[in-house]
Amino acid sequence: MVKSKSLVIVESPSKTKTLKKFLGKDFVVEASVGHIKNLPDKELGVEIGDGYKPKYVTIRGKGNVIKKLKQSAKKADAVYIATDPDREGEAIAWHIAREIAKETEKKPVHRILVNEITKSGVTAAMKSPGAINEMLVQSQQARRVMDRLVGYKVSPFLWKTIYKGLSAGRVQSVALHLVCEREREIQAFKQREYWSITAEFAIPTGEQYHGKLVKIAGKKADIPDEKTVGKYVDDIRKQQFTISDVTRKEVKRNPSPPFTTSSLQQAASSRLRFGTKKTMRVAQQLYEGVELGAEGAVGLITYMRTDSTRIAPEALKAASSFIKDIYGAEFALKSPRVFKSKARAQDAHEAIRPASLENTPEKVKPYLSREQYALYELIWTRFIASQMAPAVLDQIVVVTEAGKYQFKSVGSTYKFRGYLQVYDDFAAQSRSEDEAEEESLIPAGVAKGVDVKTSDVNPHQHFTKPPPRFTESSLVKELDTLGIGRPSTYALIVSTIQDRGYVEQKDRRLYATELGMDVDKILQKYFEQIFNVNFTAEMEQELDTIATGERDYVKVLDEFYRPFSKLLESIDVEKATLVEETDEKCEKCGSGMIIRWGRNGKFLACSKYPECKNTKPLPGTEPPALDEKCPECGNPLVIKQSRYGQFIGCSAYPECRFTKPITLGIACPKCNEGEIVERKSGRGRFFYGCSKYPQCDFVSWDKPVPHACPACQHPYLVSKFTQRKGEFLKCPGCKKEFDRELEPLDQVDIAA
DNA sequence: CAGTGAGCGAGCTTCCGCTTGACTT
Repeated sequence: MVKSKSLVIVESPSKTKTLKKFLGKDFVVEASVGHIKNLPDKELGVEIGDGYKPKYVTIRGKGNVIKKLKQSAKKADAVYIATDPDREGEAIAWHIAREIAKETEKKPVHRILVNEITKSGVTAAMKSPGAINEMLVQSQQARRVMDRLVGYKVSPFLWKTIYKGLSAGRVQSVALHLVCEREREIQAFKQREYWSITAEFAIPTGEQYHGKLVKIAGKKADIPDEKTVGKYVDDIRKQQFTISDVTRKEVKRNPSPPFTTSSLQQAASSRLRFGTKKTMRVAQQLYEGVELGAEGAVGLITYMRTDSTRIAPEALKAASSFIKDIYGAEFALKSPRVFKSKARAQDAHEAIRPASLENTPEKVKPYLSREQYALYELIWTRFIASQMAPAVLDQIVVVTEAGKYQFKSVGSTYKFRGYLQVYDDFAAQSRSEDEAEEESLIPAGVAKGVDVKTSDVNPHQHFTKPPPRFTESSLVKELDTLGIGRPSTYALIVSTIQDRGYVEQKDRRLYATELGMDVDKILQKYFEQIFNVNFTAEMEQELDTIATGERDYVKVLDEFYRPFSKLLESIDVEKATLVEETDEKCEKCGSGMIIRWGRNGKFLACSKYPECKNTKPLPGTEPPALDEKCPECGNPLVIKQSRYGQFIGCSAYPECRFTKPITLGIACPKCNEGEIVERKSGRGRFFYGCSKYPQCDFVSWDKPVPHACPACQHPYLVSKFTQRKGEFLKCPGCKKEFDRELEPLDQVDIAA
């Protein structure tokens, strides 16, 4: 008879390996792989009249996970549910406990809270097993139900008033609103001209320093135009200047905290030009583990979806001795630096940091792809720097005056570079434009009371700038500070609003589309009290009252849903429908025509619908004519849209019915006669075949791109996508892989 | 995994949050 073991259940499969190592032979560790139950997709799934009772179904694909958990639970002598120590984790624990209830009737089922996947973190958690916190579960359920009610009640409102398939939600609609608001600010922005004046001053030795005019007659210098600045410059040139004040002080700069999901996405965006999705994909690879020669797969970083800057004591200790060894004692801190996490952090995981300081970036570099290495080094240096001594600057501020004019000069030199030696975030920290002072070197002879001569006095023209459009990562940062969305969803939010066609990306900047602006307009008009930046914060407070037992699940939901459903009922959909009047007349019935939204953009429709169903394209939105003429009638060809995708047709349709598919400008590699065309299969997936079908049956799933292979000169490459590598190019001939800039992809990555 | 398709104005859509996978040309 084999001695029976205890079962430990976690969320992430990658954690199981690490945990097994800490727990030893007497434990079996399994993963739930996230949530296992959810509300059904196809229906509301909430019994509003019956205490907002949710209907839970097994998530597609999780049937086998549950089966496995049940089997393991049956064999075990005790079960420890170690899902994440936060609201969602508690709910997952509750669902698991219910699923394995039969198998665990006569044995203990514990809930344990593991805050750090370290030996001491796990041991401590195992020493104080508890029960599932039902009230915390209730608060998660309230969150889930509220999101469902908002999403599944408001989205259909958009289908009726704009067109079907659109979506709205507590998070995505606020993200959209932020982008639209910024767009409106930019549109309304009026550029204003202003001027500044700089001067070069010379002390008696002839040495010079640079100053900036800051005050005129005791007031902040504010120079609106060229005429005014000219007068000042002339006047200043006549003045006799004296140094009126010199202040020397020591300034300390502290490093940024170690990464959270949000700050990692920002840093990877600005330093490595990674999009949010790419950052998360590569971080996941580092977390799951990379083959390090003989050692096998080793997880290089802690969990990458976190809102905390907390660091495990073991890691702090290791960082301190690493810094002493490598950089010297003067770079280390006497006691660890503690960073405040943001106010509403759930703090279930540590900050993102290297899992072990034995794996220095240099040591593991040969085993990593370029992208993995770049991100690992970023995480590494940010963490090490966060526990290093502050940088110390000697700063000197000089005030030079004559009459009503006051100039300021700031010079600073490093006395001690401290953490900047490792991770230079200084520029990023002092990026607030207004405060940015021009720094310059000040000669040693500068002292109070010294008379100076002005040489160059120069005016500079400036214009005020509109606020910048969001990038993926600056939008995430904004959502993060507002407490909207979670680390696991940041990258998704950004892609949802793009997938819906609400927002587009140009040069890494987010632009609201016309559709996005319309959707935002209508949501703000009718649901302003839900889709604003405070709603989530207020919801969180309500959820807290459920978690502490102060208030009841039904009460909280009632308070939200009653006014919400009243609002829904009060809306006159007919009136709310988004239409624009036009001068156009319907040629079928003579009524006026209006502009409506459709799946493929705006179009003209008869205002007498449904009696008259006449429609026509909106003038100016007809597809642009191609250079090519129709071989049958000589009229220009145009790109047309059908339910199978785009194709080329004659602009004289329906008189001329000539059509042909769009070709990619690549000859068919099989018959060399046809060209490759993009088609859509019955399942809606694109594939690529020969235009000479069925004479030639060449097909491929991969999209060919017209680039000869840099390695073997094969006439084209194909674009591929995998979870591990993202989008990349592959040569069908020599099978070599390249990134989008045609740089060869690392071989290590391919092996992994 | 295919031979057409010319609208939108009717065929079922949509939320947020937790986690990874793969029928394979």
